[in-house]
Amino acid sequence: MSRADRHCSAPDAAALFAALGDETRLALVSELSDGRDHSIARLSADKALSRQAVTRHLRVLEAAGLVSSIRIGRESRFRLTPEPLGEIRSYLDRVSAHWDEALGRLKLLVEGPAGEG
Amino acid sequence: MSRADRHCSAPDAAALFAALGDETRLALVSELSDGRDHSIARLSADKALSRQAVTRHLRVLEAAGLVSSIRIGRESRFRLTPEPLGEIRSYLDRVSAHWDEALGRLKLLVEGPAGEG
DNA sequence: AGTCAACGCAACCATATGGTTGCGATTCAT
DNA sequence: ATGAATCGCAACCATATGGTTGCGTTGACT
Repeated sequence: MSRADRHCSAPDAAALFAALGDETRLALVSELSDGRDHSIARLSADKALSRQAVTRHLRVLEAAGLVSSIRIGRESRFRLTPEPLGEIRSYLDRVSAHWDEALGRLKLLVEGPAGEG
Repeated sequence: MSRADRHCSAPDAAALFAALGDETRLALVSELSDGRDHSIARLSADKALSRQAVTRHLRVLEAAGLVSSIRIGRESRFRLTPEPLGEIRSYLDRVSAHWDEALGRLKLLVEGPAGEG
């Protein structure tokens, strides 16, 4: 078993970005952002794709931990698991913060440490 | 010319996520988050990949608008263009906000509109 | 002028990805 | 019990992706 197919999330940043790096999956995330759970049939109803294609995308999101699924009767219902989104955001924050302070230091260097005008 | 290969960024959210959905490219972004520009030789020095592989990854980041490059003498120097990161963040914020308020409404429904308890 | 460093281009290869279709199984409703 | 809805599995296909190597070009240094 590779560490990626456990039932709980694999909070690898690159994997999360990759899971979101697809128009269809991004659309699915948007649809699921209403907090409720939706069946596969429902989620694939308004798309030009086949049900199987949508199913695959949902499984990709699930493997990334962005979504969870349960079987209810004859349908599989998916709901958003928004915690990994925070993971992504914190990564972006780290990069941006590093960039900002680095830029600050560079600016100081350019303007001269003595601060002459 | 497809709208993706203009010199300025193509702020397609899915494309941005896809560009970041790779360990190597994420590492490159981290290295470039120091605000300076780095040559290809420098960026590929500490990696197990070939220079050409790193070059490709940099071009992917550039096509997504996350990075810009200029030719200086005999080397190509890349620097981070962090604006698209804000684009991504705003997308995540929208999804999270939608999820939060939807969850709030659902909770109200469950607890009852009259607020008994 | 000669040499080395850094790079771009192109060919090539293996695998991952995104899509389809067919089919069988389970579940719900009549 | 029959039938339709919903889904999972598997086969199959085309293309994208990530990687390598070889080679030619340009720029810097002596």
